[in-house]
Amino acid sequence: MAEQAQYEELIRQFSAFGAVKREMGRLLPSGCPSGAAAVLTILDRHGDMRLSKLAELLAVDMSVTSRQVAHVVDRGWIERCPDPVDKRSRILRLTPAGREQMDELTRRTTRMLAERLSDWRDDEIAELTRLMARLRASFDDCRSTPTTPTTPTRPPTEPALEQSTRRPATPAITT
Amino acid sequence: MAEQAQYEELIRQFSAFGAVKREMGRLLPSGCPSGAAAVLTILDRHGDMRLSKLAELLAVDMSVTSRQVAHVVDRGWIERCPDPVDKRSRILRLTPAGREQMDELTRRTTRMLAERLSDWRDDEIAELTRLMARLRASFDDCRSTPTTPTTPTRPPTEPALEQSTRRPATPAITT
DNA sequence: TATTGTTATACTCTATAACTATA
DNA sequence: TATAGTTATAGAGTATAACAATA
Repeated sequence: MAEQAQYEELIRQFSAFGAVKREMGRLLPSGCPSGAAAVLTILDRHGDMRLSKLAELLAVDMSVTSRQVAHVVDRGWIERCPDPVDKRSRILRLTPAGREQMDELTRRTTRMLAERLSDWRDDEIAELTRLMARLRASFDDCRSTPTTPTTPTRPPTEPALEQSTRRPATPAITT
Repeated sequence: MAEQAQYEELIRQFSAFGAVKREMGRLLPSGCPSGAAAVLTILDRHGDMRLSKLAELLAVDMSVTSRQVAHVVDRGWIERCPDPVDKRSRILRLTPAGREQMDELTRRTTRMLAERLSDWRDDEIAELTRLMARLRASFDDCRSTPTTPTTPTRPPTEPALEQSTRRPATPAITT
């Protein structure tokens, strides 16, 4: 159990992180705002899924996700396929153009990080990554939201926890 | 120098942090949106300053800060005092009511953190805090972006910018 | 009746540009 | 002329509520 002052200091860092987030947001390609980037990253990371699942992973209301998805569909980066088991919903899937866009996002963001964190050691970066993942998980666990199964067609390198009832700890890009 | 994959994973965690931020945002008192909270937090942390300095610390455009400050002034949480050495600018200062609001913010956020991070060890929280502070510093250092040719590159320990602003005790950028 | 998703409305955050007052 | 700040405008993120179609 930590001290009050320790929490206060951590909160200040949370607030300060907003500046980092804004810096990252400034290098997004035009036509691909942060919401679109987040959608692409989650689909790339976790595979095809329905809108409700995507909203859950983003931790935003479904109405928000609905409009963001519509935007990304307009750009041709994802497509909405019929859900064979539930005619109310559709399955969201990255298109080849969406993967290209995703690759461009990755190029830009990793280049910026490589520049900004050039004096960080590998293990420091790994530790920050680990702790932020755990942070997200700690916040995630307190939300109780039942979910329907999805079809993670492309579980990436990390040992993703790709079942349905609990949320994985790693979604999207920048913001 | 880190691997590409390591940067990619870190970026995913940055994005995932958006969910944490949104969760925290949901417990803000009504009438105190995140922008106002950020203004209060910085003034509480770094002491009185002028608008341009505040905008710099927030890493947003001065026009943004101007409106957020106006909002906070309307609520009576900060006041704008005349700057004795430059009639164009005013010095921003927390009012007693502002400190109370800041205390309420601290109460709410620390309570949430204590709840969510109940199974974290002290040293883990401290390490996350330290790494996030360093992250912010790493981004701060190279803020001479191509879009702002007029911006003088910030010297490591900011000098002559504060002669009119009654410099606070705390260094500007947390380290 | 409950759930999935969409749309309408409102509010906030953010940047750019035009403007003023002062330096 | 240059700088500090304000205001207008526009675009994006977000939540709530009302709604449609399906379960």
